[in-house]
Amino acid sequence: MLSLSFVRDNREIVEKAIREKNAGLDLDRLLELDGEVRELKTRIDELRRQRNEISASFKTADPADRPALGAKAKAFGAEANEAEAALAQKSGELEALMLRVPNIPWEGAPVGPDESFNTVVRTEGEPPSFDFEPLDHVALVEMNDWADLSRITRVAGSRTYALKGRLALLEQALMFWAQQIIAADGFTLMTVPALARPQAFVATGHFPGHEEEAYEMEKDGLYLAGTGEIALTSLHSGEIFDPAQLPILYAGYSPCFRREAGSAGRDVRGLLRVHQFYKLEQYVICADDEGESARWHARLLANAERLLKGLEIPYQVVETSTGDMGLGKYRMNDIESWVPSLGKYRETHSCSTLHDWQARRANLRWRDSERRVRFVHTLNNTALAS
RNA sequence: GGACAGGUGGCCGAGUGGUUUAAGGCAGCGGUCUUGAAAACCGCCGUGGGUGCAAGCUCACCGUGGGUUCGAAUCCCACCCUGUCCGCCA
Repeated sequence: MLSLSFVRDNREIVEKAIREKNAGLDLDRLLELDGEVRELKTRIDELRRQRNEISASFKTADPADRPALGAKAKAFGAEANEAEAALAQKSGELEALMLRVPNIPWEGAPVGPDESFNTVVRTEGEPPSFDFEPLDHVALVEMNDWADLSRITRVAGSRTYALKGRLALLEQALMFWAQQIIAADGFTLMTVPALARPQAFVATGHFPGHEEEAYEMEKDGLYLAGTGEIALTSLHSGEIFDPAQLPILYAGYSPCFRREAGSAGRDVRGLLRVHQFYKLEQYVICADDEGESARWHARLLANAERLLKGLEIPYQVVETSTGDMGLGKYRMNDIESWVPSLGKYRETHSCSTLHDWQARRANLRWRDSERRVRFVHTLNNTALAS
């Protein structure tokens, strides 16, 4: 979310962001509502002031005058409540639009509506060449009995899997290895729930807009998160940090659940696009300084690259286009890892700087050296996903 | 699932209908004193919105959302969360 006053005062910039991010948002309507809401607020304030004034004089008033005073105050109150109902409706509408206002993207991001406009920043490692046709992971897994990919779908449906034996151990080993490396870099390891209230999804920017991608726990009103970012973003909601508390570095480990609605037919076999997996997520809360969050962005990216180099997996770093990066993001660098059987790179990491866009939604603030309250910056990047 | 007790500012804690944004204490900030520090003393110490060039004026906020009332932290209802006990349990 951007600040309303910023939207009001920087119409052209916001319009450009809406265009470049393909957000399809009626900014005229938003600004019109803003005007109406402010007008209503001013009126309500004035009515309440008058009511409060009468109430304050009530006790000292001549008892004979009290019924008349009460009636008068009540009339002001009733009028205020009437306006309040109109305000609730208008500001609800305004809020809904505000939640869809995109962040202003980094000026270095390639401009374009989709991933075909992404650019490769650099390539690391040499894709291996073989004098045979490399098997894909499904073939390898079946050949070695490293997973049950078929029986388990009768239990849990498509895009589910059960790892077996050495592959199950390998998953644990890789995750523990990554946790140790990221923790040694100063990140606090935290195991976080996948379950979260809808508000937590609003805070990250996943809602409104991507409800179809999350599993909903109908009885409890909870959703299953597709990333630890959901829990970590709302963990400190409402807090005002002291400068000494920042930056906050978390390594969140959690199961991740994704419905993969709209992915029909893609990667249906195997372990690539599954409904449940595990992920270690790097997460940063820092002061709202562009230079500082840029440095953390680089650090999160470097950490992910360190892990891939440790695994000797060739990869490329991609600068994500405005249309592909998502509404809330200022900058996003995907890392795509080499898949020998496909002969191409596939996305395995996504490093994002959100500036204060999520912080405003989650109400994450800090007090600067001049005691001014400001929103923080948030960033996240995959460390390792199973 | 049942029963009870609670949720007040960074923290502790008072407040059960009327200048209460909220006593008191702790922590923090500024100052006096001191060679320096401590102690003591004095002062300052919430967030958001509207309006205004500004000083300011004003509205809202005591878990959340409704309600009663001229007036709600205080009374009523629902929900959320915490604690304790019972029941159930992979």
